[in-house]
Amino acid sequence: MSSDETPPETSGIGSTRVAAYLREAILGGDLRPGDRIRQEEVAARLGASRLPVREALRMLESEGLTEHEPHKGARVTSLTQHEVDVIYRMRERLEPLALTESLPLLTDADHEQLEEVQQRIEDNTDLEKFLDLDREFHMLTYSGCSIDPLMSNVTRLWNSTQHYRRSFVALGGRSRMWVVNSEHRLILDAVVRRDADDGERYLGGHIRRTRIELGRHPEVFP
Amino acid sequence: MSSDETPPETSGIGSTRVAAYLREAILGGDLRPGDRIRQEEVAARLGASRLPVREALRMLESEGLTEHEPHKGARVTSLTQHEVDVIYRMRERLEPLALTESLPLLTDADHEQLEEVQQRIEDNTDLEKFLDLDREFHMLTYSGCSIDPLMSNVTRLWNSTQHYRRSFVALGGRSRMWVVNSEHRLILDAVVRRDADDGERYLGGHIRRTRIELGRHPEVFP
DNA sequence: TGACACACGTTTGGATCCAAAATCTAGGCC
DNA sequence: GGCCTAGATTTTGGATCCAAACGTGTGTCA
Repeated sequence: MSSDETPPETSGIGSTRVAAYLREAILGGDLRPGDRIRQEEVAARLGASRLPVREALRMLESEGLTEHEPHKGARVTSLTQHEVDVIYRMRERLEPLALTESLPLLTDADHEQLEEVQQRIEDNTDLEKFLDLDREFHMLTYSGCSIDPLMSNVTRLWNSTQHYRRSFVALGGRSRMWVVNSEHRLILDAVVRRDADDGERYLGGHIRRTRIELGRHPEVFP
Repeated sequence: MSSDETPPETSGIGSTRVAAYLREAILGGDLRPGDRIRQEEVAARLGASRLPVREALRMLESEGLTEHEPHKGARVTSLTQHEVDVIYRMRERLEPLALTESLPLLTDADHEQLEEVQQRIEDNTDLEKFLDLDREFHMLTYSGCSIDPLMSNVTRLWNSTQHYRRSFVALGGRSRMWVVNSEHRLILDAVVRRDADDGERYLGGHIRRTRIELGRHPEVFP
């Protein structure tokens, strides 16, 4: 008979969907560095089996969001202050390269969209929204760069430091937001002028300053 | 005793072992860029089921050795000439950072080992052996750097370009090997003197020169 | 009372079976 | 004769079941 105890198949839950769910949870701050991720728990919550969860955890690992130890399970990536410092130094060197690769290929439409995102950043007051918009701004400036190894590297660096960036912005307050906006405006101007040298200069300075300010707040680290 | 016939399950065939096998095959040149990797084929060859193979492929993906497309399977990472060029530019920026992090922590024993490896490079005549020794030399200079996100990035960059490096060395011949050795000697000297500035200078130049020479050989790319 | 050892529960790793998607092949139609 | 379509085969994705490893808690012995 109908024997439909279990619905057809929901068209496959998909490890991609599980990965998206966990990625959102980690980047959104629901899962914090060092938190253990139990396969069965996630599987039950999403109504899937453990197998796509395992696949998803591997994907997240390659995105720098989780760490995996044999027979001990997966945890959200946790970093020391020194590690975050080095990651910012990596960003200082890599992202200007991505910008230089991207610059010549950005269209006028991209420039307009960048202008609009930056305006939204300046009008914004919400912390979580700032993290999203800031990421969107920078990624947009790199969107002309089609070199996958470079872009996935950059994404990894952003991913693994997202939590510390949130903590930092949360306590740093909006007092020095004008500095961020000035830097963004200078980067944006260099982008519109397609001036790679200036772009690298201001972008590098932007990341470097953030690294140094972050270094003054050891309290956000374990 | 001597009950080590073999069978004691070896504690499971292990996705780690499968990954090691495939890694060796790719870095050794048995699998070439663009080659498709069929799960069942590998599973059969190693006497395991397909599941650890799937896990292994995810690991390799996070190491930059394979690419994965849903429902289409895994392939050995294949790069265009421009992508390899950018990866070398990434190396020019990242590896000097790794060297600077590593330098202060290297011991006298490390210095002796470096000297010995470099001597083996100069005595060596075999192509495949050179690839291994060259990698060993550079990785040794970075071995004091314990920052995982940085070191796994560097490893990824080496992994994904290994095949093109082999092709390049194969046709470039040993005519300009003296340049490599001079650069290595200068890097080694800077390491022993613990001079990070000079180390970054010569290492950056070493990678840059290789990138430019590689750019003169479009025939190694598809 | 403290420390070591053993056993149990929990969690991850692996094997087999089944479903869905993609590729390949063959046949028909234009 | 070439191209498009439809079915068959191949290959990947997912679910369930079973085995192995880690962590913990308790019990016993010095």
